[in-house]
Amino acid sequence: MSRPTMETVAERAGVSRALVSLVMNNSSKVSEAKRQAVLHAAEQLGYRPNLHARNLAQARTKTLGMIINDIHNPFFAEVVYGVEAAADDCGFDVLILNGGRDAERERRAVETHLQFQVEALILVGPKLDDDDIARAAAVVPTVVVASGRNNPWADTITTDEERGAALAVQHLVELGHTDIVHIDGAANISSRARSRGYEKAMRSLGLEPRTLRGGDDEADAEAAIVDLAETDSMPTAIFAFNDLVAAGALSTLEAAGLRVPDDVSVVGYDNTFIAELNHMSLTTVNQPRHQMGQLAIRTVLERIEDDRTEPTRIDLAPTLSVRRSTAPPRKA
Amino acid sequence: MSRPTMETVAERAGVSRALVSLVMNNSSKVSEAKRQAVLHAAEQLGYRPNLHARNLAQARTKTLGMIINDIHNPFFAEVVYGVEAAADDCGFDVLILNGGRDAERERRAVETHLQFQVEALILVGPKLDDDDIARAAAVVPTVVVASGRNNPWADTITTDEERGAALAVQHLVELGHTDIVHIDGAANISSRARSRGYEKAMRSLGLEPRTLRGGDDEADAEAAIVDLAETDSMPTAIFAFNDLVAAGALSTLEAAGLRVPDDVSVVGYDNTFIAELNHMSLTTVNQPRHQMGQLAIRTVLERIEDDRTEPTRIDLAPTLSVRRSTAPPRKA
DNA sequence: CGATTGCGTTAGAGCGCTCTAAATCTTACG
DNA sequence: CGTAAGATTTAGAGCGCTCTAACGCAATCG
Repeated sequence: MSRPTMETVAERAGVSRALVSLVMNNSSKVSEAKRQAVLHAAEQLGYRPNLHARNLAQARTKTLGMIINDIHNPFFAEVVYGVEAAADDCGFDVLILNGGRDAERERRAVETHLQFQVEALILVGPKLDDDDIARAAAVVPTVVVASGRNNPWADTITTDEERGAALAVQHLVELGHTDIVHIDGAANISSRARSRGYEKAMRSLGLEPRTLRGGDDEADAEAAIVDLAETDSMPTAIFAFNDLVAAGALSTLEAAGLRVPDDVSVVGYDNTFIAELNHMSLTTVNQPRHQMGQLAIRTVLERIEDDRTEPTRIDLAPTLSVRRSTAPPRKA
Repeated sequence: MSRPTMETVAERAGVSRALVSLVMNNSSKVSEAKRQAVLHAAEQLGYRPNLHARNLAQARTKTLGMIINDIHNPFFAEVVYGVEAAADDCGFDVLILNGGRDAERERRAVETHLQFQVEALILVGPKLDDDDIARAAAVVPTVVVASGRNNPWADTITTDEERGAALAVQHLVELGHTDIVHIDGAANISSRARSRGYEKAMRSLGLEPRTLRGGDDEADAEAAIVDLAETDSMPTAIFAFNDLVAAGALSTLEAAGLRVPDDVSVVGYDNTFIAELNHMSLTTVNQPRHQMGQLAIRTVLERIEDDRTEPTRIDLAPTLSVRRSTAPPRKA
């Protein structure tokens, strides 16, 4: 029942184990006759190389470990696709572990990856703190994607979230809005930068910022909106921490009898596919997720193959996807 | 630079390599003194066991391989959580590979997993054909989750999709609808069962089924709805292949000046989080995804540990999540 | 007090593969 | 025909770990 090994194949093909190894790694210095014999024997036996044995012998694994914040969140999927496309191109396998929005789980995932001797770690939106990341980065090249951190030990791929927020404000102001409220992301890691960007942009345009506490979830928007309605201080536009909060805003506004975008304009952040849904059609800030994934691979590869040692910081420019949730304010 | 091995730890702690091994597997027959010495040495050196070496020596990996159809699709995320929760409980690692909606990629993913010597394969909504699955199942216990297949070699965890469709029809009929159209999933794997369920349920209630070609995407709904509008044969209710198609229906109906649920009721399938969004609030058929994930683990475990050999078929009951996209038909 | 038991410890083989160095076989040339 | 050069092939060590069998030692017992 036990699986065939190189030894088995070698016997069957009437050659040495070493020759089988050469064939498996398609070395050029094998005669065509033997190569065929080996391939044929392997085929017949259903031989499959044992990666553990290979990795052990080679002392390298050609494997990268990726940990994503939350497999639920469609924002990360696109990053994964970018990573996979780039990794395929250079013959690396990518093992994915799910962080599940939980720092402790992520810590275990890092441990698992390290025990698997991955050659680099790609952390997508990690919950880990700087110490955890530094510890990992001390063992293996580590790149952090889409997380505001500025850890000196790891490489980072981010977008300029302050600028993203500014884009949103600018768009609304160009439409004619002056009364723009921001619902923030509470303790969420990117919240600070986005709020700061919003506030700076408002002030630089001579407008007064108003920031309300939100969260990262649809429900989190509700309280904020209800508050605005009750205090009779409804603005003409709302800039939400992310698309889900924006979606929450949409429903709550509707429930309060307000129309979007006629009465209130709404802008989200992340350009997840819910923003794209026709029924939502949310104007939102877009991050080049696919590209971020590709850059993550390129970055760790520079460490692995060209042994770069100084950290890389890549900060990409966000863009605005304008849809139907924004319009000029109603003339008063 | 190279990482410390057991040998290194053993020297440092003044014991044999074997003893270190015992400590690492926290065997009970090690004196407290030595255990401390070893742990201390390991700590100091930053020792981390090499899984490849261990797997090779043990001839087992305590690792499961999971392949998900598409990491984009939030439907699968919940299954993943179920799998992970159950796997954690019994000390298995789960390696995730992304199929990317592409049979060829999935085939490569299977190969990668097998080379990693995973002890079982969990295929979530696979694109692979029966032969591929049979080939994999011949090598390692394999369970297929959420895919209509009936492969005699693999275990399967499904929900009764005919019944799910019937639930939708029944709900609409109870509300008073008689003119109910189905927009199907075209070539999609589950499409057949859902359509069949719809048609059977309609007929058994004395109603005439009308099925239109759809797809698995928002855009795919549009053509069907436009067609209904143009031929002036708009029904009072629509049962869509999945939530995305339902979302597409929502937008297109709205664009045509029809209100949901006042003019037309809409039912989706899958209960993804977009159905939950307040702004969508889609009545939809729910599959117990988390439970499906857990059962997948239980099933393969029976093969691994209790070496069961006859295939298991688990077919769960779907339920209906009623929200605000359905209502009694307008009185004519 | 010698034999027995049992606990804690260790030597050493072996898991399946790669890789270096050396062996073998061809071919070609003086 | 001998031999050097080149092309193939192979022996064998070693990757880091586990596991079996055996060992040393102290406590126990008749």
